[in-house]
Formats: sequence, structure tokens, C-alpha cells
Amino acid sequence: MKIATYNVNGVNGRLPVLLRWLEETKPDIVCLQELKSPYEKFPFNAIKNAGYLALWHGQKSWNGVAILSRVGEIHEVRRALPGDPEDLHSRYLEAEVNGVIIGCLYLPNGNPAPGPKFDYKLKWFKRLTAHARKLLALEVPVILVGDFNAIPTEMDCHKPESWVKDALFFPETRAAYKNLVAQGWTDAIRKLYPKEKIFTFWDYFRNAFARDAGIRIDHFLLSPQLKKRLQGGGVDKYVRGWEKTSDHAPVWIEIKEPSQKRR
DNA sequence: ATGGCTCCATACTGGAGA
Repeated sequence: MKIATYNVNGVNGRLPVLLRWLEETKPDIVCLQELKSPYEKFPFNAIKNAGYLALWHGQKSWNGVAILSRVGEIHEVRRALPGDPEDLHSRYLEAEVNGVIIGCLYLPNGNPAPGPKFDYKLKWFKRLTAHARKLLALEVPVILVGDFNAIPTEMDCHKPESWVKDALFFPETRAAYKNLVAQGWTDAIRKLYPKEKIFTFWDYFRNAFARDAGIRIDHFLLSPQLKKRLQGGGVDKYVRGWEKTSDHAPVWIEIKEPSQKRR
């Protein structure tokens, strides 16, 4: 089963790119972030015609997350991260699909840092970490996936010194990510490529993609039940080179079907 | 150090992104 994540940076403005990528790569489950669309303007019909069921959590202008599936029903678990009823940003959507709990997330950017936006980011990270601990305690297959807006280590950016004043690379952000993973999650892409520079985002500015001046901020965290089922993964980097493309590229992993029980 | 680009809203400009 192929599971992908893609920060589309506007699901309607990106629709031709999204549909072409779905058609060419046929992922089984897709997590989308930054829909930038209210609930009623999500392009449900186009996605349905491409062969996918969809569950989405929209918001006018900003944020927004969705889960698509062509391998059966999407059973919604929750559409907000617990811990702050005042937080109305559409940044989290959790559902069970084909025996796996998928937590699709769009973690706050946090710039400029320090400041209130960075405080919000750290609070959100804390809430995610608390919820993640509860998910692990279920002892079932879980994936936390999406745009974490966190550069885990120096290996995950083209030029670390140009990110030191950025909320994505602040010591607190790196510590929060490390702390979350240390609960028992597996960073799937880093596990598959322990020593390579892998990027998932390239700035629209400064000719960043042509220079391969990227960062790795879109992640898959696997619960222990899925660690052994991880078979492969990668970044569909070429999509970042298409016309009218997102500043992120799609990222995907391949998960083996669970071993059959004998009777 | 700054700005560069692209999205959205309902605008002829500004906020946000990373």
C-alpha cells in the first residue's frame, strides 16, 4: 500500500498538477495540506472522478487538510487536535483507512521567531506530542504524516547557516521533533535513507529548486506496528519542476500488507 | 541584511507562507 503526503499550497489553484500526479503515480492513500479552501469549495468531484474517496477539513484562505483513498472507506476519528478548543485552524484530520490510523497534519510555521506565532507553534507541537503518546498506547498501526514545518537536523537542509534564524530550524523546534520521535516513532524517510540529503521543499525564491537548495519538512512517523512493514519510499521531486507547481514535492512510502494469520 | 515568488481574498494591495 502506497501512502503519500503532499502540501499542495492551494488545492484549487493546484488542481491540474494534483490530478496529473495522482494519475501518474496512483498512490493508495494521500494526505494533503494547505488546501486554502473552505469546506464547500473543495474540488470533491474532480478527485472522485480521479478514483478517490475524500475526507477534508477546510478553512477559508489558509490551512486545511484532507485524506484521499482508493483502497476503501475513510473512517473519520477526529478533525482537530485535542487540548485547545480555542484553536480553530484546520490543521489536523485523523481517520482509519484499510487498517491504519492516519493522522494528517499541518504544523504551524512559527515565523517570525521568536514571537506569538512561534509560541503557537510550540504549543501545537506539545499538543501533538501528547496526542501521539495516546496513539502509541493503542498498539495499532498508526502514521503521523504531513508538513511538520520542522527541519530535524543539519542533514535536512541545503545550507544550515541560512536557516538558523528560522522557526523551522530553531533549537526548540528541533528539540520538539526529536522529543516526539523519541516516544517510539520511526521517521520513515530517514530510516530508508540514513545518510542522504533528502529534500521535500524548495523556496519559490532565489531559484532554489534549480540550485537544489531545499529542506526536508514533510515527514512520515510510523508506530512500531508499522516499522517492520516499511518497504520503500521517496520524494516525487520532478513534480516540483512542473508548471504552476507547489513549493513542496509529494513524498511517499510503501507499506507491506500485514502477514496473514494462519488457522 | 534584504529581497526574491506564489497563494488567497474580492483588491488594483496586503497577509501569509518557509
